[in-house]
Amino acid sequence: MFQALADQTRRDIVARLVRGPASVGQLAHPLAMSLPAVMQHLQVLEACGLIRTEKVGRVRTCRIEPQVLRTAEEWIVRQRTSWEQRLDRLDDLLAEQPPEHGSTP
Amino acid sequence: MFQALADQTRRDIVARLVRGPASVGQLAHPLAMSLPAVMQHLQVLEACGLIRTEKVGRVRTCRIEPQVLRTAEEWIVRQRTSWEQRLDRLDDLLAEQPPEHGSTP
DNA sequence: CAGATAGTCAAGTGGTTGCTTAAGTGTTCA
DNA sequence: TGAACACTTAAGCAACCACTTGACTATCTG
Repeated sequence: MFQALADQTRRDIVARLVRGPASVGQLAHPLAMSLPAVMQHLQVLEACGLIRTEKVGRVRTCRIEPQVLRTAEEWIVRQRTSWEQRLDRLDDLLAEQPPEHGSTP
Repeated sequence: MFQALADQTRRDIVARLVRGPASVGQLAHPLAMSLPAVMQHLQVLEACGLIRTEKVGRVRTCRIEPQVLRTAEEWIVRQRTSWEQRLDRLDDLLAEQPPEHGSTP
């Protein structure tokens, strides 16, 4: 999942799809690489559930699936907040216990 | 930066450091891999600013640097919210303009 | 000082990734 | 029907990644 977002091209695709669904060709057009390459990126994104694709006639339409974006977000928030909570606990400890020997002279 | 978080071992290290600073050895201990391997992960994490390390005597202490964690979080939030805003605008359009020909029968 | 400790450097390796080209497959339209 | 279109599949390749081992450098401890 972070693996999928690790690639700049894939992040560009996500950023594009956030503004609305698009076909494979539309996604490929600004991307300076061959169509099969784009397809492979789309497969990675779909495999981890970041996007959903559906083929109608000969055109495959891709749209974003924001729940998985939340999963990644939540992991980061969890790390950040537990770091902040640790700092809070440290503050409390330092406030309760006055310095005992010259650590803050 | 997402590249750095793409690796499970590196996420484990971040999750460990969030609970407080640790030495290279302490980080390596639960990790089923050689010390140099851990060092390489730490270099990746430090290169993208996710952690900061400092050597005192013969032990190097690593601590987390949560600002960069925020950067990643912000990118995700930006994508998610602009997707939600697009949905809102769509809702508005659909509410204003009554269906004209059989799209919602 | 000698030995143990904690980490570092360098080189190499096997597997994965991100691309490419070439040759299909199924759809649409004149 | 047949040519154009929008992908899709497969094979191959160069670069990168996560590791390893082995040798090395400081730093502490007895």
